[in-house]
Amino acid sequence: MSNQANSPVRVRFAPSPTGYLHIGGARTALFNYLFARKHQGVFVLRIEDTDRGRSTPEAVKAILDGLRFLGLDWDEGPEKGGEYGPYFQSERIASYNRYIDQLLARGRAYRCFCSKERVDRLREEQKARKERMHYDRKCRGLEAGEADRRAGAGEPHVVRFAVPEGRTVVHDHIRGDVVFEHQEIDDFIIQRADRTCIYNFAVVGDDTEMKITHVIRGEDHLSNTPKQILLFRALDLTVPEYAHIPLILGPGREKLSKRHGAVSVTEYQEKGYLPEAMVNFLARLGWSYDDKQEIFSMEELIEKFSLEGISKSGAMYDLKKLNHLGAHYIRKRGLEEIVELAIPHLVRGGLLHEGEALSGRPRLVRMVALEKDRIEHLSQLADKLCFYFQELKGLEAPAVKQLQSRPDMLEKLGRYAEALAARFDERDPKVMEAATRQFAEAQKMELKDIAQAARAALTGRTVTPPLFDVMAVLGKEACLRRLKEVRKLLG
RNA sequence: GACCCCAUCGUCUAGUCAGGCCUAGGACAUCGGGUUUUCAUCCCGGUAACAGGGGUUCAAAUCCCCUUGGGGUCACCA
Repeated sequence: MSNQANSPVRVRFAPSPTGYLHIGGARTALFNYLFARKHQGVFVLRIEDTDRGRSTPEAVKAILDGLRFLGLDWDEGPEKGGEYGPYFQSERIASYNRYIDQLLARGRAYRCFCSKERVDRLREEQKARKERMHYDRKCRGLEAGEADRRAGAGEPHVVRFAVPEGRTVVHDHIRGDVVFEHQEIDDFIIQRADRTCIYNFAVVGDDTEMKITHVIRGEDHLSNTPKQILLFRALDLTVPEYAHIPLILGPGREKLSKRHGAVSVTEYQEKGYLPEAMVNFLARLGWSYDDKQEIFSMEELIEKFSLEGISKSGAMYDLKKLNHLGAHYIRKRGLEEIVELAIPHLVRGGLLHEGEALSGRPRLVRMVALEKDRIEHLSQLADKLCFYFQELKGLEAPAVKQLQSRPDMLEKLGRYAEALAARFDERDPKVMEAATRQFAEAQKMELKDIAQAARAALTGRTVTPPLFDVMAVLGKEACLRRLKEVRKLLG
């Protein structure tokens, strides 16, 4: 394989901007980033936008935003520049025609004048005969002089690579040696009729000029690799090292697609998953360190990452696990930070208006404090906190059931409200707790019975943070009113 | 269809390269219990896997072969 042990590590993430940054791409980017940081190398971002039809500026933005959100800052690339730019493939492919000429001159590539129609027909026939679909190399035998003359005369043609006899071995850091017989490889097109070059060729040019030492990419590129190696060799260029990482699968082990729910980083970002949760989740999807550690900070990942730790088989992504990590990292963050991050979600949820957050801040902090350890992502807050902001419009079914658990429950709540009226302190939940315990004892009720009923009346739910904490934040006035008027909601 | 890759609990995986320490470990999920005003946290415990078949060997989850299953690639897309 190549001998680049002495060159500084340079890796790249090379997405094509045809949509959002999806989970799989994000993980590929992460692995590249980790590898670069681990080896004090350089992480290059290159946008492969040569498919003019499908590439969009919006997609470029989505990719950059997604990477930024995850904290995968690139050293060279869009908005950053660098020594080996430009970093948009569309701006560099023109310069690759000299490589094409070199190949032509060496007889390693040839002009093919076959029409698309003829090639299509060929393919149809081969398909009908159940043969391997190959270009028949008709133009390979053309004399170079004649080919040049016809090309010079303006006859439309493409350039094909003349695949030699033999075999190519891909030395893959994850898969070991993978052998491809050249008979299986078509004389593939490297330059289109419009003189622009094809992906497999552009990659070779780009990776060479950007001095990429390690290509870490999805396994879907494995069968492209021998073609690229062939090109590197024909051009006397250094072949980079390879690591093809397994794909991420959807439930059912099919290829992950939009049908499987949120697959773009943006969607998770909007739901309010913390970036460190996403990073930890992505990292452990197809990579492991040992049989002990599941929680990794970015710093630890950089320290502990290795290509050897990447597994060979495809990984199904599991939302449950993401949720677990999401909850973990929210608990781990500071309260003030979470409040800050939560505000946009509360605004979007209609609980706050821009600007309102400031005046109500102390109370908001108390609310978030109660929910912080109970959520997996920030947008859950909008639902969890709504009963503080809005009058109850109804009760959840279990809450109704709770209130009807005994015939005199509403009456009890009325009395409870009176008992509470005398002893309520919005700064100290213990006061309400003491009052409630006393009330329960006097009424010969279990604490939990009156507490659960009160919870239902106050919040419309049976599941909330500790009741007396909720009361303190909800406030005396609202608490008493809701306890007395819950009858109206039962209709 | 051809070529290539892959195969341990439901899921992510450790163990496989250097065969015995594996009556296969952890995490998520799930089930049960403890703490508790509900939930969450926390603690304790349970269910659950080496795809199948042949070899090699004193010994195989680990090595070899076959089968099966899954995935990827076969464009003037990237």
